[in-house]
Amino acid sequence: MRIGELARRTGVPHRMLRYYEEQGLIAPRRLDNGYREYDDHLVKRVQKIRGLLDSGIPTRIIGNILPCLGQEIVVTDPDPELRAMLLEQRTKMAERIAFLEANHDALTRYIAAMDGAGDAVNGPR
DNA sequence: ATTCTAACA
DNA sequence: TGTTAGCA
Repeated sequence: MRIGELARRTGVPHRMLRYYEEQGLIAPRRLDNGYREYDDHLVKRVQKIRGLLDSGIPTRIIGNILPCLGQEIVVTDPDPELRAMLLEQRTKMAERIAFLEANHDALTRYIAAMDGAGDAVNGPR
């Protein structure tokens, strides 16, 4: 498929798909006319990239761990620097999870308050 | 119509 | 990221 279809199927703007390519995250083949040709399996790959990006992980690190995603993680050369970066990213991720949970709880309480508010005056909805 | 590269905001 | 320009 070409970039337009991949963009539709992944929800990622074609502008970003070209950017991922610049960052070495995906490597589509080229047609004779120079158009990028993406294999079907790249759909999942792009979705994984998006997930990582949405988790706040920089493309530079994604490039290193992407090949392991969803597969048996077999590391032959344990890179201490990469390990340190992943440790840092995991910490940041934990912080964001905590932040989201706090807001999730806040919404839960607010919604509960909304559901109870009308009962006394206007009756249940 | 769709994609391509490059570049600017 | 969005958008624009000039091609193919």
